[in-house]
Formats: sequence, C-alpha cells, structure tokens
Amino acid sequence: MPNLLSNVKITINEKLYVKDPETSELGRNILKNSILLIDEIGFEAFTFKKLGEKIQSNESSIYRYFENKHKLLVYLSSWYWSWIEYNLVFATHNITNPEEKLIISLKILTQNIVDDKNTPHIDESILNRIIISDFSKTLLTKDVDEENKEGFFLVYKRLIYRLTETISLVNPNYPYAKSLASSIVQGALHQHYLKDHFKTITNLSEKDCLSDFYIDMIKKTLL
Amino acid sequence: MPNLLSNVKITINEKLYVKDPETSELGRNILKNSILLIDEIGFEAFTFKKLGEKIQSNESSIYRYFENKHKLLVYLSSWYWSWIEYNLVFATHNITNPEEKLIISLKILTQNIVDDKNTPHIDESILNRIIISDFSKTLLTKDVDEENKEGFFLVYKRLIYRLTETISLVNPNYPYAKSLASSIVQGALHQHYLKDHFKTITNLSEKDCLSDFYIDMIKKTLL
DNA sequence: TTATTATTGATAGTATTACTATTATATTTG
DNA sequence: CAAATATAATAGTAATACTATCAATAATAA
Repeated sequence: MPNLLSNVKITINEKLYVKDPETSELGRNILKNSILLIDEIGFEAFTFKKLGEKIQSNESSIYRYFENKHKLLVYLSSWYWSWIEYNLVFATHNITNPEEKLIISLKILTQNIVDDKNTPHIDESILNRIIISDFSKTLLTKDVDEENKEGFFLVYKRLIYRLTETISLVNPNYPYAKSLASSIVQGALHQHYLKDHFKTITNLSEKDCLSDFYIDMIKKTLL
Repeated sequence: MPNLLSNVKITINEKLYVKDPETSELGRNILKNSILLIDEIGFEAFTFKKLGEKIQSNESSIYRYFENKHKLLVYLSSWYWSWIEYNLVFATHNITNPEEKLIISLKILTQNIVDDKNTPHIDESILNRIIISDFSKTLLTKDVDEENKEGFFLVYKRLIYRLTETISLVNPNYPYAKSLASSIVQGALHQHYLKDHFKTITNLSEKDCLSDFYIDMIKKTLL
C-alpha cells in the first residue's frame, strides 16, 4: 500500500516559481537534477547553464521555471520543510501524551533522512544534505524581510510553531518555547554539518543519534 | 587607563591575507570600510570594486591585501572571534566557581556588542551584525574541509573548546558538552538574527537578554 | 484537419563580477 | 641619490546572471 504522500501534492508558494515545475517533465527534471548538481558542486558553483548541460536542456528553458537560483533554493527548502512537516504531523497524529509527542517530533527533526520512494523526482536524503549546507543561505540575505512578507518562509515558520506548541503542551510555564523550538530546528542542521566537517566541536558521530542530545535537553529543561 | 587590548594585537592566520592589512594605512582602511560596506549592502552585493570606490582607492590595490572577498570575510570573522575570546578570557580570569564562570561566559557570548574604542579601525557593534548575518557563510562552502585544515577556523573552534571545558567543569558527567557548546555559540547568533527578522519564532526581543534563555538552559541541563 | 497556442531550444547580446597583468607614479628606505 | 616598495590606473579575460529574439515542435481547440 502506498504511503499517503503519493496522493498529497506538496504545494509551494506561487511566487517562488515562474512556472510550476511539478506540472511538466522538464520541470520535474529541473527539480531532480538541481538537487543532484547542487549536492555535487555546491550551491555557489551551481549555475543554470551547468544544470542545462546536465539535463541536456537550455539555460533559457530553466529560466522559464525559476527566476534565479536563489528562488530555486527557497523552493527546494519549502519543499523539504513541507515534507518534514507532513512526516511530523503524520507521526504525531493521535499521540495524546505531550511528552511522547515531543520526543517523536524531535526524532523526526533530527534523524538521518532516507529517500522517500513516493516522490520519484526528489531524493530526500540528498535534499537533506543540501538543506544542512545551504538552507541558512535562504534566510541570510539582504532581502529577507521582503521575502518573508511574501511568505517565502511560511512552511519553515509553521513547523517551528508546531514544535513550539508541543513544547508548551509539555510545560505551559516554560518561558522560552519559541526560542527553544527554533534553536532545535536550526541547531539540528548545524550539528549534522559539524559531524561531517568539524568533528571536534560536536558529540555527534555516525553511529549515534542526535535526538539523544535534544531529548536529554528537553527532559531536563521542561520537566 | 586604556584597556589591555590596546596593547594586544590580534593575530590572524597568515594564509588569510596576501599582505597584512594591519601594517598600513590602506590596509586598515580596507578593514574599516569593508565592515561598513558589507553591513550596508550585504555580503553578496559587496565587491572589491565598490569598496575601492568607497575608500577612493583601486580594486587592484585591495587585491594586494586579500585574494577574494571570501577570505576577507574569514579574516573579519577570525578577528571577531579573537576579540570575543579575549573578552571571555579576561572576564572569566580568576573566577574559580565553575557555575559563575559559565554564566559569565554565556553573557559574553550572547550580549549585544558595543564598539570597543581600543580598536579605532574596527567597529565591533557593526562587525557583530556582519557575524550574525554572514559568519555561517564562511563555514558553509565546498572548501570547508581544506580551509579547516589550513586553520582558517582555529579561533572559532578554540572558543568552543573553552566553553566546552567550562561546561565540563560544571558537570563532568554531562555527555554532550561539545554539542551544547557549539549549539550555544551558533544558536546565539541565530537568535539575534531571528530577533531582527523573524520575531514570531523567538522569545528574544530588544528589551530582554538572550543570556537568560541559555542560563536557564544550562542550569537545568547541567545541575 | 487546420489554426492557434504553448513549450522548448538555439543563438546572441548585455552588464557585472572576479579576477590577472602591465605600466606608471608616488613614497619610503638604505 | 638610487633602489626598492606601495599604490594607482588602465586594460583585458573568462564566467556569471541574466534578457530578448526567433525558430522548431508539440499539444489543443475550433
């Protein structure tokens, strides 16, 4: 039986694309191969020209889907966070015990990602690597405030609201629920990056699980 | 009486510059005005050509000090973290109580930065804004591993080692000292950024103090 | 079926970026 | 004063980040 997600289309803010890439073969090809190419050569070296060569299409055709590579990255990020949100909502559905719900949420937010076969043109495990390396770059620009107003980061913020709520469910008197939630979501990406490039300043390694760190933290902080 | 720092020159990894900018008028001018210009137009839009115009010097002259803007940013970051490290060591010197030492460290790492008059060509409060917006970009590149081997991030890592040690002093049995330390240093920058651009996902605001959040966290987590 | 429209591809062109190289001119130092 | 060094000015290159135009093709509607 296929996962529910095979029927649920992830909807992305329309301002992020010129033409919806999910509606054509070329569009899906752009999504699939931009993920592969960004992972391969890094976001800075990634260009629409190189992507065009990779998919044997033309630079100008890619521009008909995305205005620039920044918006493509914001698109991919929105896609990722939507997918994470879906997994989180699904996994915590019907869980009434707040503590249990929070622990499951933390696991979803910190786990190593494996490819979801329900989305053939998106390899989530590779997309996850891109998010770890490049998601911050979508926020850290001079245009943040404008783009934020346009709703470019809604999904990401909604995910943090959800986590905030769960935290407040566990301890309604904790005064820093929002900061804790945003710290966890952002910090989880950071710890994964450190694990890969700065092993001396993290306790995380291949063999162990990042959620242990955060579960320990929330248990002591909230209970 | 001038602060000690007026006599302590901050030393930066030699690989980060072509010619030491602290040794000439033009060099110091480059440092001073690159900070102002990056803050003004953002790191992405910042170019050596624009900086040349601003300081009425030539693009080619700036290239004699720095290979490219990435290395300049790494240089400025090293400078910043050295300055923070100096403040941290100075402020915690002679403090024997581990808990007190940790609390002072947290305050140094999370406080709003004001300009240090001992360094006339560097405005630390503006540099701090750049670090909040752009420091991650020095780490999040395809060349991290090489640059890390070259020692580009030594000062930053040393600061985290210091915090890790202080954490372990407070609770030697806490198993995630390194992850907690790196989370705090990085997370503090992130919370400041959220305060300025994403107020709905942080509890930090202009009037309150970020250290409260972290002091609460470490008190519950470590004690 | 034909006409219309939408999609893609190919080519060319522009402004800017990120440099390198060369030469001239000042300034400092021995 | 001569030699060395630092800076300025100019030019030039390859790549980037696009925009514009036009042709070829595919889909679709009359």
